[in-house]
Amino acid sequence: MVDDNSSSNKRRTVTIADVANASGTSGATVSRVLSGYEFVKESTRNRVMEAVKRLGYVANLPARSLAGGRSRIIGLLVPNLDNGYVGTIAQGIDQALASANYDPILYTSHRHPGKETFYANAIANGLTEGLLLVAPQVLTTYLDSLRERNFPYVLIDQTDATENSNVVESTNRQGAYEATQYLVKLGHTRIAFIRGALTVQSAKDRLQGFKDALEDCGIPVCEDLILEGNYQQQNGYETTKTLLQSGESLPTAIFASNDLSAFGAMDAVRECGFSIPEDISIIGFDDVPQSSMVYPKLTTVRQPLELMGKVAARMLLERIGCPNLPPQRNTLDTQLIIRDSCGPYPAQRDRIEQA
Amino acid sequence: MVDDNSSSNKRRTVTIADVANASGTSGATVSRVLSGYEFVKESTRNRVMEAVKRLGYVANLPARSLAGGRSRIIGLLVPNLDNGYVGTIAQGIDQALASANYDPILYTSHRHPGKETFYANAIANGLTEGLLLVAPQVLTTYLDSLRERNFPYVLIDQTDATENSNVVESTNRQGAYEATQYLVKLGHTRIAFIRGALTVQSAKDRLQGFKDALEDCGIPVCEDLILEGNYQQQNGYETTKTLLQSGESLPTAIFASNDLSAFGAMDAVRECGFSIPEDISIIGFDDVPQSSMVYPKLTTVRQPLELMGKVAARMLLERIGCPNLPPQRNTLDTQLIIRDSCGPYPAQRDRIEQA
DNA sequence: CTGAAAGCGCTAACAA
DNA sequence: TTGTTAGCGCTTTCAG
Repeated sequence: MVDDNSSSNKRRTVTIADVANASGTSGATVSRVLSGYEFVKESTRNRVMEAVKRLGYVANLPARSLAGGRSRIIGLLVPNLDNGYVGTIAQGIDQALASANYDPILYTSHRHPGKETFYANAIANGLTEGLLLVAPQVLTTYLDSLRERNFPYVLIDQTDATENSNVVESTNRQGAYEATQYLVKLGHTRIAFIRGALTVQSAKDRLQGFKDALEDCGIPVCEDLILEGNYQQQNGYETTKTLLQSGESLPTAIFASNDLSAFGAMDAVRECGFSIPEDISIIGFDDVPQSSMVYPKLTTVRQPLELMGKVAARMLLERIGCPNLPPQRNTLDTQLIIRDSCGPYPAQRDRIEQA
Repeated sequence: MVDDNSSSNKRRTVTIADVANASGTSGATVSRVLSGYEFVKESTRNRVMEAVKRLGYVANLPARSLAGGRSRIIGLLVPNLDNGYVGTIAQGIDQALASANYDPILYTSHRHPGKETFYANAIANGLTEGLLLVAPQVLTTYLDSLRERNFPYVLIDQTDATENSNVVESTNRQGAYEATQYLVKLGHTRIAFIRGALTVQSAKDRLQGFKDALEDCGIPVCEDLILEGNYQQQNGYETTKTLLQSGESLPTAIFASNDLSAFGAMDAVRECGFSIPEDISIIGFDDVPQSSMVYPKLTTVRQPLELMGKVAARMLLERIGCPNLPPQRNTLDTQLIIRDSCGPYPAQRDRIEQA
């Protein structure tokens, strides 16, 4: 019975009461010190801090939450994790959260087909203080519940039609406009456009930018060249393949409304025996990390993904601090990044061959 | 005073007591039903379930945790988020967790330089039921605390020297061995090796595999061709550049011990005016998603990243269920993925030119 | 099979 | 400035 180091598994974790004892104060005071309450005698504060350190006290999160304190956890709803898009945004979020000492809990939307689960996890369960929604696809119902409860949330790269949400986005229409203009300046007039699902605001805006630019350049919009898409690589591949094999008069450039589908398009173009950009130019949207790694390096419209994450997180934290701030929309600038996937039309080599 | 829909912000969330009332039972019984306790009368169970559904009851997580229930949250410690490596593993983890109805809370290790913070977040705070450590760099101290408390955790793609941890890894030595052998078969004898930090077990194992293969092929190991690295792209770039510019007799192939540094090496090789694989072959390790997207597509040793995540999560869940299972090591197979970044030496075109 | 009651560890009035 | 006292919502003995 002298030593018991073999069997005692669960050495009780040190609680606020232990600290109170060790420092000759009460739990309430310890709590005050810990939460930075102002009116605590200097000497008391010191004694408490010393005990905290000596005992290695760490607050119990569930207890704190339950009692009405901050959990310092925010929910992060993402569609998936295996592409650079989400990762880059998440990186920005994490940075902003880190400096405020918050941690994100991850909810992947692919597993929340019914609203209940997500709704449950995110709000009713009382764990998170706020929600960051990365490019959420299913909106209305969730958002209504959130707003109804005055639960802080911000949308990233997606807009709520009601204009009542906090959102961080980028100049989608403008970005698409410039990209299209760039293509036109290169001499292209037959430009295919792979759009995203029209339930997604950014997809609509990009399409609009494309059409506007064409119109402003005096090029008629050809509906046959506007391809149904869903922002997925596979879709970009298939839709492009179909187009190129259709035998109709081919486009000389393809504007994929996100990089992922642009990658798919690149594969298809090459499989059909064309080269990029000599035969067909390709331009994307997002500038995910892979864009500068594919061959040829993808010319694309850059969204400041990491920054968007950072801004969104800050915005959320701000709302958590002041629950009554009015909804705010933060639109960051896109930027055309010219790399190697677009060339002039007619292509240089044609001119040379013709000469 | 008739309607109050304008000012009542925090409509109380429905609790277990509400369900108890609505179903004419007690909180205890509701709790039993919810936790799947066997000995509850069928009719009672039905009444409770009905009330739960009707009221939209959702358990309060903090309360449940505090009272000693499961939080269904596991901590996921990752080095960062902005590369495919972590994303792919996380995707696997998320899948396995999802089917067990768990959610991951994300801890990024870059912000936990001191052990305290992480230790605090992960264990003492009472939120998580277990921990998944993706390629953790700092080990000993943490792991000791974890083990001491019998806190469930599993290491992914990193090994604990004490052999007392649960780990999921892959056949690093063997993979590197095969890759090297492949290079040798292609005719290469001057092979540079960019290694990872030797504090990382996988880095040591890969280096060992490289050396073993060379030896077995009767090729002397040239220490000058073993380059210090750290698994980062930037490092792969710099170290390769230095090597190529050193003017010494150049390698005909480079084995980067992870894909990220291989990408860096590719950049450097091209910047120095060589082409891949004609002048210099490059092989990587991991097979992150980008590997098949770069140009030329990277030949590499595939680690089943997603599977590793899945297996690790399952392993953890198992330990959470049975806290006394002995430490287990799960070593998954690597596989050589031959793509376009390696060629024969001397290169074909040389032979043709010579002919 | 079910209810009553006692906390889990913390925060937030309310006194002192 | 500090201590006392209630809970937060749930799980879990302990009695029926």
